Amino acid sequence: MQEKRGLGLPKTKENRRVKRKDRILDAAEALFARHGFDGVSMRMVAEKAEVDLALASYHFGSKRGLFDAILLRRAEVLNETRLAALEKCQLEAGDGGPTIEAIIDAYLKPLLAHGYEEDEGWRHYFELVAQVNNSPEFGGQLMTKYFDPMARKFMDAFKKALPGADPESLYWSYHFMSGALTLTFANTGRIDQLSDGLVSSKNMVAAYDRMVPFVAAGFRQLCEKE
Amino acid sequence: MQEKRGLGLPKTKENRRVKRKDRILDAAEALFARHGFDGVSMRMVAEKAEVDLALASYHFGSKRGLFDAILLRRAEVLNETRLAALEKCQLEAGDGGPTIEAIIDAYLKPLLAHGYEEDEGWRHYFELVAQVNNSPEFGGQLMTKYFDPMARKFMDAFKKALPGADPESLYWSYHFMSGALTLTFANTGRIDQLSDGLVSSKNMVAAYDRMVPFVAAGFRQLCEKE
DNA sequence: GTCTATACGGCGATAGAC
DNA sequence: GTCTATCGCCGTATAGAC
Repeated sequence: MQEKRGLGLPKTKENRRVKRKDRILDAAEALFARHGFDGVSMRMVAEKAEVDLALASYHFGSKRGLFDAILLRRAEVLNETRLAALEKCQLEAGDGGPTIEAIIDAYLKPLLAHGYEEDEGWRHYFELVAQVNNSPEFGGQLMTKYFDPMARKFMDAFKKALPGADPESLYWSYHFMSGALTLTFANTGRIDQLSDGLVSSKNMVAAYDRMVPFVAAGFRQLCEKE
Repeated sequence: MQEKRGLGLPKTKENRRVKRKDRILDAAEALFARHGFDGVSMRMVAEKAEVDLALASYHFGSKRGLFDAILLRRAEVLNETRLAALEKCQLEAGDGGPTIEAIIDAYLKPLLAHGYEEDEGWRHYFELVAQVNNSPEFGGQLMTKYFDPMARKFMDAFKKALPGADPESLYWSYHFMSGALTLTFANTGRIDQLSDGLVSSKNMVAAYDRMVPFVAAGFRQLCEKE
């Protein structure tokens, strides 16, 4: 049974537990993650959030405003968590500085925090970021806006850990890592099909365990002075 | 000046040089590459191709039919070129089989063939594939349909080159390579901004030169029995 | 904050003339 | 193969009542 809402109607536990504005964000996040910006209409969002059509425009100004709010909401959390992990491994490493593996770990592990396995919100968010990252229309602008200040701190750490490395190789290495990471979290199910079900794209822990050594070896090969 | 077309109108050199059906494919490829499937309308396609609105539906049945035709057109060429490169390096290698580097090279180098630098059609195509690859809606289905038979032959080659490797690690390694590759060819301009202009995302030769050793080192680290 | 109603244009697809 | 014309639906956004 679909619950009724409206002026003067009883505020159910469900309606009070998650506020309408957040319900809109969650519903839109799930829809944008699957269909992309242009594949989603405000009507779809309103229906999924069980909220009136006009409400999303009221809260976020426009469809694009809603999209940006979704990207920003979790970017702030993710950036803080990553930078905290970076600082922690830098403190623990002391004078020599952290290893490549430790830096990559600080970059990747936060994606599995925040209850990735349990919280579909974060899973939707990473699917969305995968699409934004690979979009010629949005990728350059939005990834820069939401993630570059964090990414630059990681680039500094990589530079210190790989003294004398060709800077261009460092940036390409970071880019390859970003591509591998976002496709892995894009959750397209393609690896399941290619492997005839041997590998599950849902098993992010298995992917993470392999991504750290894979990427670290790439960085070393390309950037390490022997 | 916009040239007139129509029944009985003079067939200009331009109109004969590229047939209308191909003009539709080229125009739609460019638009889908930038805006994605849902970000493009049949009206935009018709205008860019300078053909009538009804013509795209006539030739391809529907918008989705046009989209699939675009993916198929160059997938056939790319798959053939990649498989020819794979067979060539296998023949040259003899009994021991090719190295990881040679296999990866056979996978990556064909993207730079077909006149990548000169032919914007191929550049658009790779931008489109990057988005499809990372789409939860289309990625699993379409990448499997258009690229898996080719990909499975490469997986076989990797298995032979890395005897005793954990199969799951092999598939994840392939997946990381695919993510790094498609983001690199997505042409979002993000690496330009992150590097303050030091690195150009247009310089695909520089990217290719680094992607082969980066990915090969990852494969070895993860899959090589010492 | 929320809802009703609606403006106004763009959408994919097709029927039928030529 | 190509073009004209059109159908019916859906898109975003907003004005104004409550």
